Formats: sequence, C-alpha cells, structure tokens
Amino acid sequence: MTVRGFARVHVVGDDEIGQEARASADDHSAVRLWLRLLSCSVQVEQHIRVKLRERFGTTLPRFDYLAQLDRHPDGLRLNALSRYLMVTGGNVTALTNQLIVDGLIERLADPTDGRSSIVRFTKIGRRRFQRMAVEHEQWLVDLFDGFDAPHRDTLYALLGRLRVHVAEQRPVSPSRKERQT
Amino acid sequence: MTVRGFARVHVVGDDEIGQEARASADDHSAVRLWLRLLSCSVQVEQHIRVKLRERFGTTLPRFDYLAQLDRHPDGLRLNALSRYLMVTGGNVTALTNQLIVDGLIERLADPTDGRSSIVRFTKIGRRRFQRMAVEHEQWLVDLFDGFDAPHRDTLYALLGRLRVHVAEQRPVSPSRKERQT
DNA sequence: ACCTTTTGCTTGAGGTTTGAAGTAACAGGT
DNA sequence: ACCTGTTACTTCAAACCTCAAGCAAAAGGT
Repeated sequence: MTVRGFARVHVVGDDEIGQEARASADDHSAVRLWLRLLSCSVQVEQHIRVKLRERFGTTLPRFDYLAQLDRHPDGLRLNALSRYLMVTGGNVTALTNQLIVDGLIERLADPTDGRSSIVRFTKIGRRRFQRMAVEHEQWLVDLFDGFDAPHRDTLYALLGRLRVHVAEQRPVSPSRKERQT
Repeated sequence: MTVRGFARVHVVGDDEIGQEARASADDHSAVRLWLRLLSCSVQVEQHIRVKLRERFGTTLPRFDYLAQLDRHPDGLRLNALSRYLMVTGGNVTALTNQLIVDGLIERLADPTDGRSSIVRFTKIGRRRFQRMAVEHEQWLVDLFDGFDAPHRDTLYALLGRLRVHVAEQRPVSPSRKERQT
C-alpha cells in the first residue's frame, strides 16, 4: 500500500461534507466567498493532478503549459505563455527547459524580435498531448456530472463576471503607482 | 524600480478583459468552467499574496496556517491542519517548523496521543496575526466591492454546492480501491 | 501478550513558483 | 548616433508542495 494517512492530501472527509472546511460562522461574507472559491479550486486541482500522475506520469503545470501550446499551433512566445498561465517568467523558463528535455516542445528564434523565442510542439509532443487532452476533458465532464446544467451555466456566468471584476481591482503595484504620478 | 515586465505575474492585461485568458471557443463546457474557476482563484490569490508581502512581509500559506490556528484557540493537531489547509502532512511539518522559528506558534505534546503534537499561537503570534487579519478582510471586502450583493450570494451558494459535489466525486485513490475489494 | 493494521508525523528527493537582480534587444525621442 | 526607458528573457535563492518511504504510537483482533 503506497498511499496512506498523512501522506495523502486530505481533501474533504466523508464525515465533513456539508460543513465549511476552512471557514466558520463568524467570518464575514467576503472572506467566506474567497475561502469557498479557493476550496473548490484546490479540490478540482488535486483531482486532476492525481489523474494526470496516475494515467500519464505528468503534472498539472506541464499539462497546462501544453494546453496553451495546443491552442496556438503556430507557437507562442514565453511572454504570452506567462500571461496565459498566470505565472512568472522564471517559472515559464524552467518549465520550458524541462519540456524540451522531455522532447515534447521545441524553441525557435523569433525572426521579428531578437529577445524572444517561440515555443511550439514537436510532432511527438502534440500527439502525446492530444491523447492526454481527450481523457482530461472526460475527467472534468465526470467530475461535474450531476451538478445540474442550469446551475452550471449560472456559475459559469458569475465566475466570468467575477473574473473581470477582480481583474479590474488589481492591487496597486509599484510600477503602476509610479506610472500614475 | 523593483518590479518590471516579466518578473511580475501578468494576471490579466487591460487589453484582455472580456476575453477568456485560458480558454477558447471550442472547449467544452466542463473544461471552460474549470478554467474560469481556476482563473478567479489564482487572481484573488495573487492579489492577496502581493498585499501580504507588501504590508507584512509574509506569505499566503503562512497566513492561512495562522488563520486556522486563530479559529481554534485551544490549538490544533498537525493532522487537522493538514485537512483544513488541504495540503500534505510534509508541508504542514515544514510550515510548522518555520513558524516556530519565527516565534509565532508553539508545539505542545498531546497528552491523549503520544504520536501527536498540538500547535497553537504564542502571545506574540496571536497579536501579530490579528493585526494582519483585520487588513486581510478589508482587502477582500474591497476586492469584491462593486460585485453586487445578489450575485455574490448566488455565487456563494453555487460554490457551496460545487464544493460538496466535487468532494463526493473524489478520484478512486489506491487506498480506496483496495478497501473496496 | 502478540500480531496486524492503521494513524500521526517526519524526512528527503524532486518538481513548482515566486521575487529580485541581471543581460540583451527593442523603441522612442533628440 | 546617443540616451532613456521598456520589454523579453534568464538566473538564482528561497519558499512551497507533493509523493514516497520510513518510524513510532495507537487500536483491534486473536
């Protein structure tokens, strides 16, 4: 038995469903909303992470990286990947190097910009990813199956609004502050 | 200027609001829902992370850890923390050691169980956390401010349903598989 | 008492991620 | 051409996190 007790992430135990795992009654609504959002996100993430490891021996960040590449057959600049994946540039650099070692992607010089390089699938990479993507989608379909469709549509719409709203409320970062003066 | 271009996480650029950052039109609904959920979660996370660093020089995992302790004044076992924080035990061990070094928490032997230790605030830790918590809540209030209340309530309710639904759909882990035979 | 299984925790290797500092190329304006 | 500022990327340290393997205490069964 390879997995037991403490080693495994305890998502939500059978005896705990129905009670909030991270919030108690005296929190205020903004905090509670955030904790619930996080809880959902982490649970789905862990669900998918386990499946990716068990089925394909890969990780979520790598899958996400490849998913972006799949949407852009002509390749992407690292900068664009950084935006899409919502991670820092250093992280993209690291992931890129590893995926190249794995033989799934390749780098090309960007003819229009000496600083940039463009990254795209190798033939093997694309084939391998597409096999994963089919199953990946099915996992999500299964995961949300039974969460009824009208609810799902409403949730989708509301998350869309929230996404935009939060994006507009970005923290005043140093660079932004300086530009405003 | 300490923060520039590639070093900063590009959450969603001004020119991109309104288009889906991670999904394109041909994805199916389950995948799109997941990506939107993730996008919201990551954005809020980064917002809070930046604030915690700028204002208090601390990190989100540490804050979350302390927040759990704050809800349980009698202290918590590491096991319980692992469940609440939705992270592995090894991670809790590491965070615990660091927070002890920082002087914010302390360990006690659990008199009822020789394997366990109980962790709780030091006086300094509690004071320090509570100062942070007040601001932290305000950040979230500000972040969600203008996202109108009925929407927020609906979203909160739907996320609650989703949380329960997903928790019930846990992946069949090895240990579970074996128990079922 | 003995054995087996489970539980609570630690450790260590390896992957992920950030934030900060640095290099080089581009894009103005002068 | 030069200067200034910005952008694209890399590097590195430090933090985070998972997974697997272990150890010791607890719980149950015989």
